[in-house]
Amino acid sequence: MRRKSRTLTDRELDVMKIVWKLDTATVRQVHELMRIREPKVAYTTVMTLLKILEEKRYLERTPQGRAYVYAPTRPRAEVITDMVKEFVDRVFNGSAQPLLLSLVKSQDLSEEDLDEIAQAIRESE
Amino acid sequence: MRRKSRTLTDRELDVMKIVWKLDTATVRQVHELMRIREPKVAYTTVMTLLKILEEKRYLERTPQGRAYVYAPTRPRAEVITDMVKEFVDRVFNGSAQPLLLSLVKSQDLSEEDLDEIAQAIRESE
DNA sequence: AATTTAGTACTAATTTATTAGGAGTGTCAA
DNA sequence: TTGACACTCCTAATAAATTAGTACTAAATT
Repeated sequence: MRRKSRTLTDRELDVMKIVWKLDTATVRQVHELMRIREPKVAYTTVMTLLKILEEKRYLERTPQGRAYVYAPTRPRAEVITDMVKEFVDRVFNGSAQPLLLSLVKSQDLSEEDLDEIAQAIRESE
Repeated sequence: MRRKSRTLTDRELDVMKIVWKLDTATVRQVHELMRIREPKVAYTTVMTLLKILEEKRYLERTPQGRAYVYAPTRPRAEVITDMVKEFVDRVFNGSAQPLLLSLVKSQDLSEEDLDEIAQAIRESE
């Protein structure tokens, strides 16, 4: 059997990105923003995703007026850090260093970007 | 409907790691190495995975003796680079810089690792 | 030669992920 | 007040991912 994903699936991440941006959001708000990129997505699909995210404890909801308002339970940066960690574990067997080297070498980074990273390194040491 | 993953799934990656390590491999060889970590995995499961990887053109096979020998069609580094790129696209909307910063800050890197990255940055500039 | 061993092809069951429909309820404006 | 609308809950269909069984064949061993 397949084990359930502990982190966010592709689709769940799409939704979370929108909620993080809005801070708190109703189904309608998420649906409307999502329709900008995917005009065909159904309202109930978004609803289902929000419900799953609530079950997974990424969101919590409170009744407000006639709708529920969903809010993230954890800050974006923290969840993303977890996702990076899982990716590093899975693909690089836990060592981040090869990934870093690969990124510095293969991705096109501006001089400012590189400076900023160099700065972060100095601060870590 | 769900769209088929263009890159490697978790399980496929497990298999590819073994084949890359062995250079070329039979079903049996992969099965045996895989059983070290997961004693319960069935021979036919490994077989199915290798077949899928052949269909996805990550492996090609040639008859050798009474078995098939599977070989990677693309070098490990190249495939991993694609996976990193896809991850960056998906999670960071395509910009590698936030990922790099997050890695430098959150993962425990040794001083040597950081030096090496700083060196790579100097070479890029 | 007969039996055990190892391999392949075909098939399939289960779980997760993704998407959405339908029934029912309450609200608000014309 | 009644129809349009928005929302919730429950249900379900489809596809992909994961795992493995069955049947058959060929080779090797006794």
